[in-house]
Amino acid sequence: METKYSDTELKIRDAAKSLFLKKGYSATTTRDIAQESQINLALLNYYFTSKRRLFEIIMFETLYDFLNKMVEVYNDEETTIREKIELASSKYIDMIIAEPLLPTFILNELKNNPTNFLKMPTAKVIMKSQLISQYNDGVKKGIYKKVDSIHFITNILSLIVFPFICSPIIMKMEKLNKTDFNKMMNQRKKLIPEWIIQMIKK
Amino acid sequence: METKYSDTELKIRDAAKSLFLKKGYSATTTRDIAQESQINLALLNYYFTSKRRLFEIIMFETLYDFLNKMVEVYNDEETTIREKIELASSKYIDMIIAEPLLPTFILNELKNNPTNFLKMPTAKVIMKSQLISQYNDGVKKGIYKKVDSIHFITNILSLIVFPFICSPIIMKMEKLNKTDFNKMMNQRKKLIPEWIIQMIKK
DNA sequence: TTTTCATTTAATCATTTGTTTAATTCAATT
DNA sequence: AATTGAATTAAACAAATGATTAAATGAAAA
Repeated sequence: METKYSDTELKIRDAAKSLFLKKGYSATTTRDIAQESQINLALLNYYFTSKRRLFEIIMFETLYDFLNKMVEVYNDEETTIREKIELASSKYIDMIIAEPLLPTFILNELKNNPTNFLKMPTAKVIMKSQLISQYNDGVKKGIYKKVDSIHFITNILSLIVFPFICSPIIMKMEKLNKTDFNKMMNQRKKLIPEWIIQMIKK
Repeated sequence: METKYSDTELKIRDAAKSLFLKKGYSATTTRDIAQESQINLALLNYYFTSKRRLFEIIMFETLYDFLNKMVEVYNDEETTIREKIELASSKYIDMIIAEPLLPTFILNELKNNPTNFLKMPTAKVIMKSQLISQYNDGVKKGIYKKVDSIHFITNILSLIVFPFICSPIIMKMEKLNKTDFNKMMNQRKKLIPEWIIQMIKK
């Protein structure tokens, strides 16, 4: 058991992350965080200097964890392209079901400050991943249609992530509750790889 | 020329919409709006009672316009399924290129207050549109795979809208500027219909 | 011209909010 | 037991923010 952070520091981190994810930076007040984490207001500044700094720490960690989980799938040397997409669909959907506010949060705060993303060591790795070179090989060999790989990777992410972002709309339109919606997303674990393969095949 | 709104009222509306789209509700102050629209701070409350009310008016109008533009494509009686998807891709992509902050704004504020969406008369119409029944017919006839139509409509929207939402990431990864990115999106106008048709074909 | 009413303005109010201060508690060290 | 330094607390501060007020302006109606 690591004791990297003190108990109170952890409590602040957790509360802050939860609130920032739910309401975003501006709508979250330091008093919100203090109350949620059951600590004295001054301790926030004692441990993290300022609200902005606290946010940036949370933001960095969240982004870092997220990107790491993303990339590890793409870089497996053993698996085929299909297996990678299957793994990605399955893992990402599980990941986002566990923390459904993550995508909107990341995309939002990245819109305000895209530089944060560049700082991430893993960010640039995606386009140089095993998955991309496997796809490009397929294109060269004439197995796949000649379409730029950025579309390929964008499509995978779109089909996986976007439904979560517009889940309120989907749920309203189809009169689904959260469980129903998650079922729908679990169906997509198998559907998305099929779709993607069909999309790139000649 | 309609004179529905006074000059100042219009100035406030425009500034407010621009700022709300860019920074969201909480990060936009009434003084921001006053400055941007070059009006006296008190006029905001004089015309719109409160910041919250101003926001809700803007939100409603924006959502209303957006959904209307969406639905009109889906309900054309004359066109084939393929033509509808071509039209949707082309029109939506043009629409979002013209106002790129729209999707994130709508999805964001809908997350906070999904009820707004239900109030829209057009919202429920989508799932009963011509496009959906054409798709369901195709499934019955055995031309298309048997997959629930919610996936079909979700996929179309995902492939069109999501790239805009994560445009900062795409641009960083591929070192694109805004013009390059828009070129990429214009390519997708032709690609998306192909992809979608391939996805549903047996 | 005078009156009337909507519009606009500068100033102010009452909260909220991020942050700091100074005092207190607590645990470990001497 | 006394000391030290970190952790915690209540209180307060200064700036920001949404909203209001009362006076001033201007244009149309009488």
